Amino acid sequence: MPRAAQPTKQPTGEPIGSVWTRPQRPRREQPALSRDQIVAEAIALLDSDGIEALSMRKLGTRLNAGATSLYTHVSNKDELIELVVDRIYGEIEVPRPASREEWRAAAVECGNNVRAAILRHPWIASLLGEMGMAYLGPNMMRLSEDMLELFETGGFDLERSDVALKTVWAYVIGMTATEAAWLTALGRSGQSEEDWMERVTAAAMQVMEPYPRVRRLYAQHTPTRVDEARRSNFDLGLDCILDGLEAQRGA
Amino acid sequence: MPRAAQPTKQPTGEPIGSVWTRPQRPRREQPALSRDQIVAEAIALLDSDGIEALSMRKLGTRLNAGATSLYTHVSNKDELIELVVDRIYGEIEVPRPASREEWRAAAVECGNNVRAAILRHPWIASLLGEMGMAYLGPNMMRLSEDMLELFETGGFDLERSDVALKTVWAYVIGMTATEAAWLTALGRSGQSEEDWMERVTAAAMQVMEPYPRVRRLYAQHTPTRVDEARRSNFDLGLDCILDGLEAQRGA
DNA sequence: TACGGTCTCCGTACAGTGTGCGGGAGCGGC
DNA sequence: GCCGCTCCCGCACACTGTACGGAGACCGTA
Repeated sequence: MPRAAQPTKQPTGEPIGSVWTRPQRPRREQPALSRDQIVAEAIALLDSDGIEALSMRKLGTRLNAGATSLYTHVSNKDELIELVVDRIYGEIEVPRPASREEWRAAAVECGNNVRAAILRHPWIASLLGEMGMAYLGPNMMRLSEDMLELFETGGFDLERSDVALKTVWAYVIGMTATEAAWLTALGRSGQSEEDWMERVTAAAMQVMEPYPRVRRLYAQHTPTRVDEARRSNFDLGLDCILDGLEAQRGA
Repeated sequence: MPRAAQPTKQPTGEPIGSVWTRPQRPRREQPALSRDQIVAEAIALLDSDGIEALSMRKLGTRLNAGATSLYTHVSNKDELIELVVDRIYGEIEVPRPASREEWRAAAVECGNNVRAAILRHPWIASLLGEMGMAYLGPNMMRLSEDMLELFETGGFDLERSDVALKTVWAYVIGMTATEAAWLTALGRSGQSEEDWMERVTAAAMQVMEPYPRVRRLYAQHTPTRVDEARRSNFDLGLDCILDGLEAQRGA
């Protein structure tokens, strides 16, 4: 997988995240391309062929357009990616707890929604590390606002809600990105999870030889229902974190 | 930032992570290049010029070698990256708690060590999403083992230690990768954190207009000592998680 | 009707990428 | 001397992001 580079970027003095502040150029009638369409097709391409398949040329072709036509609507590939990520964030629903007591259930549901969105688009794992939280994207904003509201209804003050948001978010992102990366690698090797387990056990055992705890843990893995195991693992950790948050919230 | 691609990878049927299972080719006398040297130089290049600057040609030049010479010691750029990441993991120390009561302090220290390693090499944030936990690298193995031991001395059984490890790891990775990405973006724009805050406030305020909680949070950010704020933020979340873990551990 | 201006679209070109291939140089053993 | 093995490398190929300049379509105005 080539990870191409170009002459190292110079400091521009331009503010970061300017995609969100610069207004979209106004248009007359219906041109053949639109920013929305481009973003949508990029996501389709990413979903079907993965991160390495996203190139301006391929994207252009899928839109019956030349590669450089895209630059009329999107100033950069980086900018395109920012838009793509924010659009995925737009898929995430944050439930509104009806009462103070429901905040925990709502938080769990929210976490699972984030996880589901990432696993629907596993390629996003490769992008999160370059973008952090895409600080200014409108959907990221909405997400933050809604999650803050969730915690506030749960009895946290704004400051603590902020901590809660960051903690839960970091956990969910960290956990699920790892999961997505694993699934992507698996997909590339063209094997099922069980296949891989079986195939690699001998080698893995050898590598783990000096590490008794890791070895024991690996050995007692039941090889069935690996996906449900991942899900329950996720929920376990999330529960832990919510316990901790509740304790810090106080009465 | 080009994110190049090439003909989509075909399923190989080869097991994943084969770098760690395939033995290094045996050598005679002292060749000019070695795998260790290549990895070390790659890290130096990454540290000084960032992820986009890492190309086989540039790396070869820095080693007074042709680009393709590297392929004698490293089968792939991807493999090189796996090696690089695992070497960074090798910088992380896991303290051994002397008594059951010390596990918490040890866990906090460990988390901060991971954070420090990532912030020393911020480019790693872009790679974590493609590698998850680099499952089989020797240093990742050692880390897992040592952290499991840490939690076991803290009174967790192996199963719970596993949950604890995964939870803490996901949090630390998620939190710090976000932080690193932010710092990298800042570095690229050539501004200090305070500069940026000042410069972008107007635009940011406009974007955040519909989101009162986010706005309030942003407004009460004291613009001084942002780095310490991040650190204490990190510790707060980590504390929360350890609270939760302790509660689930039981007596 | 004619004309300048603006917006879209695209062909071409450039510098840079990962890496397959074949060849050459130095070495150990027969 | 020769074979085979290891290491290094130049070349070539297919592919990348994107700067640039031009072509065509549409607009409001003269």
